[in-house]
Amino acid sequence: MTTPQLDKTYDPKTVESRWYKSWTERGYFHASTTHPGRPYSIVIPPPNVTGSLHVGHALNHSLQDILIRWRRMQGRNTLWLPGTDHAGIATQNVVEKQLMAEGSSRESLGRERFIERVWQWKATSGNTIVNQQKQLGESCDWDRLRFTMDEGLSKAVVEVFVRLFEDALIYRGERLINWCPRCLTALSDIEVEHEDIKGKLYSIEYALEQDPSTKLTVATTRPETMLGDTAVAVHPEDPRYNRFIGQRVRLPLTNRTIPIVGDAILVDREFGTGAVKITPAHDFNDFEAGERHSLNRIRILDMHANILNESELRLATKVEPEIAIALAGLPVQKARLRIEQLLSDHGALAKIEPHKMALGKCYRCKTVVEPYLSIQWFVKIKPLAEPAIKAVENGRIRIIPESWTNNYMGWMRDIKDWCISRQIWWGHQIPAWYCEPCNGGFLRSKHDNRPLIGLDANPIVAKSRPEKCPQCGGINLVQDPDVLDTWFSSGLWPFSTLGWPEQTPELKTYYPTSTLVTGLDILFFWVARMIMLGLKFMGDVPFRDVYIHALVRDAEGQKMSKSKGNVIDPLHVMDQFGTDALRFTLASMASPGRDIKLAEERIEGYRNFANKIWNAARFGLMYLEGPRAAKPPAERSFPDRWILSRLNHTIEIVTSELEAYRFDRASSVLYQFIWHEYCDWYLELIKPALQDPSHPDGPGTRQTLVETLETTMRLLHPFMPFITEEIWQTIPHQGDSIVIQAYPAPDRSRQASEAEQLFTLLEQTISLVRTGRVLLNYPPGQQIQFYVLHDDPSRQSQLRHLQPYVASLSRGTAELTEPTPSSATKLLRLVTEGLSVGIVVSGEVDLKKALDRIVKQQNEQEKEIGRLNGKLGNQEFVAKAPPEVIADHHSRLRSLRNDQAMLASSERQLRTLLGV
RNA sequence: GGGCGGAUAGCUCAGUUGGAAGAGCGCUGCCCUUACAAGGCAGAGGUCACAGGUUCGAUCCCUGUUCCGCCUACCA
Repeated sequence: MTTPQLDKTYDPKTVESRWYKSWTERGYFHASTTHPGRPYSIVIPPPNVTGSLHVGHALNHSLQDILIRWRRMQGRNTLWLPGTDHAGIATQNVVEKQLMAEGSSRESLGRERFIERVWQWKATSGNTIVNQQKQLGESCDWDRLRFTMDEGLSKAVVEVFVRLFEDALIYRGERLINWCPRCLTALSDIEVEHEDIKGKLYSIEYALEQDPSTKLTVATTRPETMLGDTAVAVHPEDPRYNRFIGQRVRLPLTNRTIPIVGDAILVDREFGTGAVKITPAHDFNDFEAGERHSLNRIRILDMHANILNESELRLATKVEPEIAIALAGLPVQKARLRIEQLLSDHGALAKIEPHKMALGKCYRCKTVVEPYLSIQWFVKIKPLAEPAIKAVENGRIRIIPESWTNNYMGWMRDIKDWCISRQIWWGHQIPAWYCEPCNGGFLRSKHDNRPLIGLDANPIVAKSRPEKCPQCGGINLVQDPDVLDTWFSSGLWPFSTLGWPEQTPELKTYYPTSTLVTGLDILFFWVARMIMLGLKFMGDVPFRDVYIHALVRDAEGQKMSKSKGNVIDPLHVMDQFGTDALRFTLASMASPGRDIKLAEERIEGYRNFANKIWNAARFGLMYLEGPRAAKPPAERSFPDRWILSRLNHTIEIVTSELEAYRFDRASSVLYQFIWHEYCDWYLELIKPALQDPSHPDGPGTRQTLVETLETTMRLLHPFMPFITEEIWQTIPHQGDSIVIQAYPAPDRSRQASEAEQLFTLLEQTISLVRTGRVLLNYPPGQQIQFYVLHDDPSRQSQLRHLQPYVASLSRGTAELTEPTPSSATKLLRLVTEGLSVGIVVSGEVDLKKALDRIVKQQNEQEKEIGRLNGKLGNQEFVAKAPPEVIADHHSRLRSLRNDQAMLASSERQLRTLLGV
């Protein structure tokens, strides 16, 4: 038999690509509906097709791969369905930027050619992330790769839209929506990010029409919108103002008067002046107040968030001509300053105070969003939300960690209608058509030539373009130019990817999926919508468990971002430390409810772990020659019984932690077992048995060595797929690949509590001998002589049995007979358990000398500490020295004190030993 | 404004029916011992944020305070 050779250090690069190729070629990741196992399925949160793998993906995907590989090994019928998201606005922005660099633009290309261009882009660059996922070792069923704009998925989108429309759950309406003036599209409420800023609160005086000497002072953070005011509101029970209700005020800078209305909902008497201007076209509250009081909506901003041009502005607001000239076309920010000046010039500005406020920004381009009055499509959400709340309440869906359940509930109970139309080109175009003649023809947008379809137009919603108008039979049908929110299609992901609306075997087998693994940031965007739409269209929840993991931040806890330059690139890390190291790091840090602060040193640490495993395998292979005897565990040697018992324990814990989604604890148990039990103790304990060809334990131990290593590789495989496969293939094994082997299951016959107890005694003893060795400064390589005693006679006989192990692990010789303490023999006593270890001090070790050295060292440190204390106590020095010098002194002082404490403890022990 | 989470070793974090404070990294000392120096052994280091309360006993349970995150919200 020839022993296979492994290199001294583990080189991930050569190993990883080789095995991944082999796995996919042999189709291990492909799911079959005819597989006999109980289904276990996960759909991947589809990354943006524009994306490349960042560390957040790496975490998300590593955890899913651990679950999938684990369940696959358990014999389940596993499917991990991969795919990408067309990411409407994000993708459109990417391609638009490209066009801009070429001196072209979306508008000059036109809609059709632009969309072609995006598809072209997708064909060339859209696979980047998929290839990176493979590098991470993800065991996805790549044969089932889906894209949200695939034919099948688009069919599902249309089906859902039409059915929701038929159920009157989709409607078209003119509403105030969040508008991004850069992307030129509507956004849903959750696509707006809020940021606290320091703004100003302006108090403006509006004069009463009938009595101009009486002023009503209103407070606002947005004075520029005052031109669009159509009323002023006061609280109906406010004695300061309620007598004015029904009267009118003159709107400064204009030739308009507006009514004073009473509104208890809008007005908080305590805030500001107690009077509020109402601008229904530019503020969400005011919009609703406008509805209540049947007020006009005067729009003063265009789609770019600039003030209207002069003639439009004059027409809409009746503003003074010179004011119109001064303001026309200005961006809001500039308009605000301008208005401030104008109001002040006209004596209408009472005061300006600083004021904290939240500013809404577009989640894609960070542009400040504007409330904007426009016609959009909405999903009536309450009827969908109710079953989705129940599903979590009654436990059909479990959110892990549970603490997020409240968040989910709160949001779902308070949910608002979902604006689903977007004024962009890349996405699923809304399946609604309008007969142009029946609607009297449409104007076209000057900006991008889209038809401007009024609210009174009658949409024909259908799965495909209608042949002709059902009303007039005409064929001049215009499709609604808007596309659907990206999250509309991803909301169908768990069933659209399985073939819905067709009743496919996949749908039957894998829906509902088992677990959804996702970050918190898309709980509302995505998870909530999947639950609502899954319940509506499949009649069942889309998944049983939702595991929510944390955000990955940098070592300082900052959000990683390209502009900050603190991004850890997983590809770079994989290249440097190996994929397994990265995966294990992420798993080990996935504690629930806490963000992950990732530093490269951590990954380096687990790279070392991989190397440790590698060398343990090398060690095993070195000593494999010779017979192996597969005796029952109970008949094996003490170290064998012990390690098998520990292995069994580890299997139990890893399995139960995985069931609880505690990836961190599962990793830590594996780490602990492999490094500190298997390597540090077991391999050391069995060296004598392996190195002596005639040792009676040889055959049994060789068997245990292989058995334990092989089982451990299977246990670890979901976490570190590459190194485990490489090692597993090299050691004796049965089967083609570790990927499809059974996951280790606990086995009671391996439990050996007597061996574990014995081990504890052994560990204590060896630890004592080693401590004594260091304390006495025994010369390296020199054998140490010792004897061990125990007050308890039964323990004493156990110790007799352990003597050879103690001797071997502490490079010493053991006295088996009762020692006769001579002047050269000293005793260290362990207080607990009555255990004592005696060390025979040989001539070359001079205890007095050791003590002298310690005392000398201590004195020098004492002086150094004194010096530093003096310096730091010196006010002049502290005042003059740069902070880093002071900090350095402090840290030096701290470390000196640590050393001091350590030396003192050594000194104490030595003095006891010497009896001085 | 409301809600949630966190505060434990120098750093990052574990720590569930309350019962003698743990890991990794870093640090100190010794050691290139035949698997591994990406290693081994030994060690130092803690008022478990603060103040009360319950208890024989609190890092853990309760109340309050401070600081830090996150989510959410229309206070103009």
